[in-house]
Amino acid sequence: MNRFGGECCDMRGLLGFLILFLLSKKPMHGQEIANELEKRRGEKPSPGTIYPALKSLRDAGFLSEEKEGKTITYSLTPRGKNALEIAKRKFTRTFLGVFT
Amino acid sequence: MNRFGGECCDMRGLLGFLILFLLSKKPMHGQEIANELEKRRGEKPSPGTIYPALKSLRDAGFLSEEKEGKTITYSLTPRGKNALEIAKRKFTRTFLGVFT
DNA sequence: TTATATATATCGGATGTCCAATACTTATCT
DNA sequence: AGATAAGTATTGGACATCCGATATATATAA
Repeated sequence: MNRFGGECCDMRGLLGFLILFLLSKKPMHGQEIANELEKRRGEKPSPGTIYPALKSLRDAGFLSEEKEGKTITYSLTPRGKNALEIAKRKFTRTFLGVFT
Repeated sequence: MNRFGGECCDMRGLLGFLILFLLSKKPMHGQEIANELEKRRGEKPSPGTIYPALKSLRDAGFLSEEKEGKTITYSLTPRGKNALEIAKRKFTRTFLGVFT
């Protein structure tokens, strides 16, 4: 079974981009992000997906954390906002015309 | 250097989707597709990227070929058009709001 | 015919994404 | 305190994507 087996095209590689985008609209903690991603993609990312992704984004200086009890709320840093804008431009140019 | 090193987020995984989309607008051969992708993404996919991708899409029944001299012009089959529509819907839902 | 250019094709492997399983932490019960 | 639940975290590895190098086919020029 090749890579276009059933349907076509996973959204692999854009998880970080989506997380930045979601956080730009509203600070959230990990589970909220996972739930929102489930609404959008149809599948809920596993803990082994979401938390390493958040860690990478934080290590890159794109996210700040605020711990409150057992939850950690993530927000975009200025660097994160900037990275999102750059990625958005690239994304828009790449997929120009895909939306009707 | 982690995966969000310089900028953020490659477009990995969406190559097949982009190819289907491009071919839905106009039948093209391999090099034309590669050039169009270069315009959009900024980087031209190498032969080792584009031709295996075309082969996979053809093997999945999404593309038909017409050979003319040294060039092969690809078009979408009905199955390819259908797959593109499905992928488009998923894509739109997933990235809802990214285009302001 | 030989040389050169363009298009297509394939193979091996580096790289990165993502998941399953598991464990740790904190809060809320009873 | 013990049990349960929810959020967070880590590790190991499967898997796919994509590229570099290389090879093959076709066309054109000298």
